[in-house]
Amino acid sequence: MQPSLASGDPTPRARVQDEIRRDIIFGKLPAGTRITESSLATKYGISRVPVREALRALEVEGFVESKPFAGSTVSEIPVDDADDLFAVREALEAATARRAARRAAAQFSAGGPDTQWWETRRELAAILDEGDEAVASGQVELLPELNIRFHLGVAELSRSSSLTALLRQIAGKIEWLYASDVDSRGIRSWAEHRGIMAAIDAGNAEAAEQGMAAHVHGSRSGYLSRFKEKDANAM
Amino acid sequence: MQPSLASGDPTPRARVQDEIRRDIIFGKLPAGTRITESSLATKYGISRVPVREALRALEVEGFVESKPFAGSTVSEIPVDDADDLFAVREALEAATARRAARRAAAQFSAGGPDTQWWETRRELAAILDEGDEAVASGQVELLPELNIRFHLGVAELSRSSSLTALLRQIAGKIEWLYASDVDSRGIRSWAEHRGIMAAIDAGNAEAAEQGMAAHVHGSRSGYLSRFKEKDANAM
DNA sequence: CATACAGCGATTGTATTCAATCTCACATTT
DNA sequence: AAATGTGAGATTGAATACAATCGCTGTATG
Repeated sequence: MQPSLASGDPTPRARVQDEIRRDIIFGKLPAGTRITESSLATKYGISRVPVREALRALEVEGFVESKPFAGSTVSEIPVDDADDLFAVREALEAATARRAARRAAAQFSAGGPDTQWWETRRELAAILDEGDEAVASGQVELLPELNIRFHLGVAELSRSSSLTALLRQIAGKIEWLYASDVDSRGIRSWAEHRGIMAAIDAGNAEAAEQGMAAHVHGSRSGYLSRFKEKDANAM
Repeated sequence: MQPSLASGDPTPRARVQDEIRRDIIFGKLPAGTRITESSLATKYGISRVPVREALRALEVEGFVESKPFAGSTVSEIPVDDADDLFAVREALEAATARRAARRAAAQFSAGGPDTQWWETRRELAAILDEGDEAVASGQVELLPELNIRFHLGVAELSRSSSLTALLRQIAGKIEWLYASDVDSRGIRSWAEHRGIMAAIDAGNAEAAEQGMAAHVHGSRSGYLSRFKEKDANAM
């Protein structure tokens, strides 16, 4: 699996894949835009082959749609699916938080040092500090990126590659939803992260699960209330 | 998006991708197996380029893991994630069933004929008939494939490509779990499909959602009870 | 005037070729 | 003897070249 939190991409293919995804999420490539492989190849200074590989991956991720011999286009922003995506994310992240807490508890009871776990845990601490600093200095525009990294970090602590992969996809969609309309998430939402992290560190699976579920649920409510005038059918 | 139910794959890349996935799910490629691009290329009589594209897609799908310049290996069967995967699937499919029912209701109230919807609906009817026939003739080995097609068909009725894509991935994992240990699913489980379909057709969103949730929940319980002796830690 | 269709430019899909990197065995050193 | 450095072979990553298909325009035809 590619390094999820710190993306030190060694190959052009991975780098281009991330670049295209970002361009889609942040609106540089609007929905419906036709994507030609040649243009991307020349734009990033590489050949078509790695571009094609990136497109195949992004197709599975749901950001582009391709038809054989007809080319690729940017997918529609899943705004109609927002409510359901949040619901799935709630179930998903409740599971990752619970598992992360379980694993933290196991960390003190027995077994080796598990350097990988501590590495991720340390990274999460840095993310929390960075986010607090961003809040203190008023740079709320940094929060969305940090928010994703925090949640993916918790998923990584859960040591479930399946759940982490699923969250990565849903998180991408959620980010897409936010970025298309609003530039930053709430500050209060960020503050809840500390509590979740504390529950995980304490090995309290129930508290971690419920804390994460409430956190995501609140995020969902915030999102829906913000856009309720646009989507009257949502709920 | 690729044709999900009837997979008429025009390009070798898509065909090989499906073939590799099947080989992984049904154990021909055990977990941890090292995959070299050349071997797959010669095996399927194509060059390495489409094989690489297939591998990039399967990597996102979670069936293989790759490290730059080091090659790809078959991922571990997500047996530890089974419980959580079922939980996520329950939330996911409850949403697709509810949306499918909503869309069915809208079908009669207003709007054009929506041939695409009816096409999928007709395909679902055929799947149900096929499954019943398989049950009647004792060919339970056909049920897993039909089961996936039914659930993906409902997702397609929901007209949410995001949810459908997510379900496709989770369904792949679930199938992987089943195929690795047990050859067929229960007959009773199949019989529940008719009720869900009826709720969708009636446009009864609540009944569809709850029926699907109960169906998936029962499937989860059945799976866990069957393997509870192997995984004592799974709840 | 609407319509079918043939040709052509553009684009995608694949094959081939070359460059970059990793793995692993083996020799060397402490 | 254990650890470390080194080089050959194998494998992946990417670039280029070629084949197959699509979409569109322009024309001929009823």
